[in-house]
Amino acid sequence: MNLELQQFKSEFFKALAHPLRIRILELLSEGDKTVNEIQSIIGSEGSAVSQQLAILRSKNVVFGIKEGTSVIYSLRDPLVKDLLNVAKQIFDNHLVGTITLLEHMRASEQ
Amino acid sequence: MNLELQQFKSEFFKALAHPLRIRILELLSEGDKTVNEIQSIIGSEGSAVSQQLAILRSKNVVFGIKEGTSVIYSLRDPLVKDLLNVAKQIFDNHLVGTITLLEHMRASEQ
DNA sequence: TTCAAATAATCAAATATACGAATATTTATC
DNA sequence: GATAAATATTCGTATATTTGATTATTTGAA
Repeated sequence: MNLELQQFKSEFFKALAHPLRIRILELLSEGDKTVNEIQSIIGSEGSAVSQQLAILRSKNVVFGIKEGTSVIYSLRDPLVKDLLNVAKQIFDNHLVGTITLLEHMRASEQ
Repeated sequence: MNLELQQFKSEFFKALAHPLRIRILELLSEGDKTVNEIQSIIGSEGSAVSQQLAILRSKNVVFGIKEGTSVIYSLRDPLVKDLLNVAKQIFDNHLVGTITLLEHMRASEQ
């Protein structure tokens, strides 16, 4: 496997390795939004949202288009939504696995 | 969306945000392996591989089973392979997008 | 006991995060 | 044109976390 793909992947996953950035990407999965909208929905400082968007921009995960005083942000690739969904499935499987494990432990206690 | 899922996702993506750990996960996507096998294939120091496996273990991405003097590692969830594939698709789309952009720039030069 | 395989511990350097202040751009009003 | 408001970004700084290399320790087999 080539190094460029590996480098891309690690940078890409770094972009996703932060709660606020995940939240932003999930909002953008539902549709384009201004910084102001994102910050209102999330209830975060404007500069915090702007900074995280800057990181997402620099790793080519999102892009922004200026509209008057606002900037409208979009996912660069809709597959990001799919990726977040796979991660959710993994989480769900993880939960199921944990519950199953507890049940087995409980059963072997009796 | 609940905080536990968000926390899980960010921790999970942190686990993936490192080249060596990605490489390890890709090898494990192809089948279970000992630390020694992984280190031979990758050509890394044994302690480096072991350290990264410890991180993957701590975030419940992989698990190891002791077999004599060796430990055989497995993905905890095969969906990790799917996730890496989606990331590869995003990379490919990114490349296509970059090439298309260069072509447009080239075309508008003439 | 020795050896191989794996893991844990340690430490310094590098990188990321979090927060508030400062700055830049656009629009509307006078 | 000047000014204020709205929107967004960048900067500066302190703190936290991760990375990478090295060494020490543990475990199991012979």
